This record gives sequence, structure tokens and C-alpha cells, in this order.
Amino acid sequence: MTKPPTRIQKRNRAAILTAGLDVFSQFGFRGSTLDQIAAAAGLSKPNLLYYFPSKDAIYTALLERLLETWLAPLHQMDKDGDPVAEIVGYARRKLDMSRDYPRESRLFANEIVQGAPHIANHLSGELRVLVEEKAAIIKGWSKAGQIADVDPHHLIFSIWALTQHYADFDVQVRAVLDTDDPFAGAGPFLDHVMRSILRP
Amino acid sequence: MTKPPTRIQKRNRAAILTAGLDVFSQFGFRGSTLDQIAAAAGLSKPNLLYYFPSKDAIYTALLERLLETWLAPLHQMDKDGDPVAEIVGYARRKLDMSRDYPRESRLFANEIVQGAPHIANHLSGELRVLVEEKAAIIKGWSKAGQIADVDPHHLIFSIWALTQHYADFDVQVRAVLDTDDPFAGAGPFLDHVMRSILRP
DNA sequence: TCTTTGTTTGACCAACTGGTCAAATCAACG
DNA sequence: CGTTGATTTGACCAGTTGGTCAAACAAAGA
Repeated sequence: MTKPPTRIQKRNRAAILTAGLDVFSQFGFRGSTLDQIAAAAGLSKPNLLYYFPSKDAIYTALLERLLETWLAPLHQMDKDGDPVAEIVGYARRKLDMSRDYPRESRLFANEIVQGAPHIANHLSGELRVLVEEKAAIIKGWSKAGQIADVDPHHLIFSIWALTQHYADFDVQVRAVLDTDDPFAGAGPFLDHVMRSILRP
Repeated sequence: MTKPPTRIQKRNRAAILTAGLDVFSQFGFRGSTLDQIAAAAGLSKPNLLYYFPSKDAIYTALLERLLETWLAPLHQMDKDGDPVAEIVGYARRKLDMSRDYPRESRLFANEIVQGAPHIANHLSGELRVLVEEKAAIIKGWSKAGQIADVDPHHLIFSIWALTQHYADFDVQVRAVLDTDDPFAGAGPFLDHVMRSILRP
């Protein structure tokens, strides 16, 4: 018997989630306050709690909505495609996500570094299953001699690490680099890395 | 006219720093409380503040003491050594640090992900200078044809990313992997990656 | 218009936080 | 032992935090 959300509900819920993404990705869960989020969303704190029952609820809503977006690039990896192209393509899409959704990346980074207290079950659930499936595909390519014999799990980790690094450690990258666009150099480099390690 | 620290001072300061490392690396700066740290150090909160003037002081003391340890592996890279061996060796040492000092790695990760508010100056100072120096060496090796023509900055980033990933995203790695020791597979994989991308 | 339902807010609260302070306790040395 | 300085603590404080609530306010249909 849940009623359909009104226009105002849609607008305010969206505003809160956007504000939450901004704040949580910058300060982590405990480092963020409801006042900050409310201010960023242009609402009063009680009004914010009219739409979400608690701080935790906003945070987990964000994380769960994000998980699918985050796994999409890996889902796309096609066992019937060209092995190198599929893997390089995945890495490429992941790098694009770091460029286009750095806040989302940092939100995840914050959560995982601190032990993933809110999404531990998703990690050993959906994520694990998906990785297992794709790792098997990669293993098959290796055995068929289409790519080098690399450990598929560590290959996937390396793609995560190499791409998310640019979003998660953005300040460090920018402190070291002169460029105002670190991704300009990151793209070709990532391409080189992936092709090199996959060459049979 | 600063007096030498007593036995008790040494012990308690060390205990506080260890406790601080434990707590800060798990919850970040804002997510950690003095009570937590005091409890972990086996001291009362006022006693803790007898040795350090503030929460901030403990945190920055930790970070600065850590920075040198953290940069040591890169310092060791020798321009007169064998190029591939030097770079692979650096990556190896960095991976060892992630294995042996995961809390330190996470402390840094927490700080950097949240914009490095406490050590921004160190990043654009010491770190930047060191990276610049080593990048020049790597560039030289590339030009001499001793290694492939890779962007030295992104090469260094890739080593940071690939090694720290195992410490910083430990829960994720363990959720996906079956092994109880992710580093067992990480070592050989990292070796393969580095040698592949450096092959001229 | 009235009424019902959805929305917003000011005032408030209890728990927690970083930090202070005076007084108590301890250690060491003459 | 007594004294001096180092160490420890209970009580306390002001500011912040997540969250509540009744009352005020808007929207919209009858």
C-alpha cells in the first residue's frame, strides 16, 4: 500500500542524495554531519529527516544505488568478444568512470578503506559472484593461449587499482603532476600496461 | 632547554602513537575519538592529553613520522643500477610495505582520499621533489633504450596503485579471493606486470 | 470554501566530543 | 624519611551531533 512519490518527494529525495554524495565522499560517513548535508541540499535538518529516517539510511541508499553503476563496466565484459579488446575495453570504461564519477569512487574508497562496515555482505555476495564469473572467462582465454597466463583475480584487481587511483588519490596525483588533466596521460599509459601484460 | 624524556614518557608516547595508528587507520581522523585512542593505549583521556596537546597533534605526529618510512623505498631507487631491476625492486619493496604495514597504508589512504587536509604541503613539497628526481632517472633509462618508453610519472603511480591496493582495499580483496594470503599471488603478478610494461 | 493530506520548521533533547583543571598520587633522589 | 617534580585522574565544561515533536504551513481535491 505504498503511495507513489509526489513531485516534491522526487525532487527532495534526489537533492538529498546528491548532497549526501558530495559530503560523504569528501568526509566519509562519520566525518559528515546531517547539518552539512541538509545545507548542501538546501533543506533544514528536520526536513531532511522527513525524507530519510536517519543519516545511516541516506548513506546506505547511496551505496546500494551506486553498486550497480559501479559493477556495470565489468558486467559488459563479453566472453565471446576479442579477449584483449574486452579486457582493455573494461579497463578503459573503468578509467572513464573514475574521470566522470570521482565522488562515487571516493565514496566507495572511504567505505572500503574503513573496512566496508555497511556493505560487507555485498562484497562477498554480488561482487564476489560477478568477479568469479568473469575470472573464469579470463582463465579460459589464458588456457586457449589468446592472452598471457596471468592470474585473473589479480588482473581484475590491477584494473581496479590503476583506474580508481586517479579518482581516489586525486590530490596526490595533482600535487605530483603539473598537468591540470591527469587523465590525459593516464589513458594511453593504461592501454600500454594492459596490452603489455596480456601479450602471450 | 628541553629535558630528555623519561622512561615513562617514552613508553606512553609510543603507546599513544601505536594506539592512534590503530584507531585512525580504521576510522579516519574525524571518525576517531580520543576516548577510543586512550582506551587502546591503556590510558585515561586526560592522561593522554598530558602527552599530546590535542587530537590533531597525535594525528600529525603519526603522519609526519610515517612520511619518511613511506618514501624510503623510492629513495632507494638507484640511477646507476640495472633499470628493470631497480624498478621491479622498488615495486617489490612497496608491496612488502603494504603487507607489513597495512595500517600505515590505510592511514595514508584515509588522509589522501579526504583531500589530504593535514599534509597537502608535504605532497607538493618533499613528495613532489622526490618523484620529480626519480622520474627524470626513469626518463633517462627510456631515452637510452634500456626500458620501454613509458611515462615515468604514471609508471610511479601504477606502482603505488598496484601495491597499496592490497592494503587499502584489503576487505574487498579478501571478500573476492578465497586465499587467506592475497600477497602470495600478488607478488608474482606484480613482477609480471612490471617486467611486461618495461620490456623495450 | 473547507478539509485532508503532505510538507516544513523552531525549539528542544540526550549523548558524545575535544579539551581543561585542580587535586591526588607516584617516583626518584638527596 | 621528606621533598620535588612527574604522572594520573575525577569532575567538569562548552560545543556539536543525530534525532524528536508539536505546531505551523502549503496543496489540492471535494
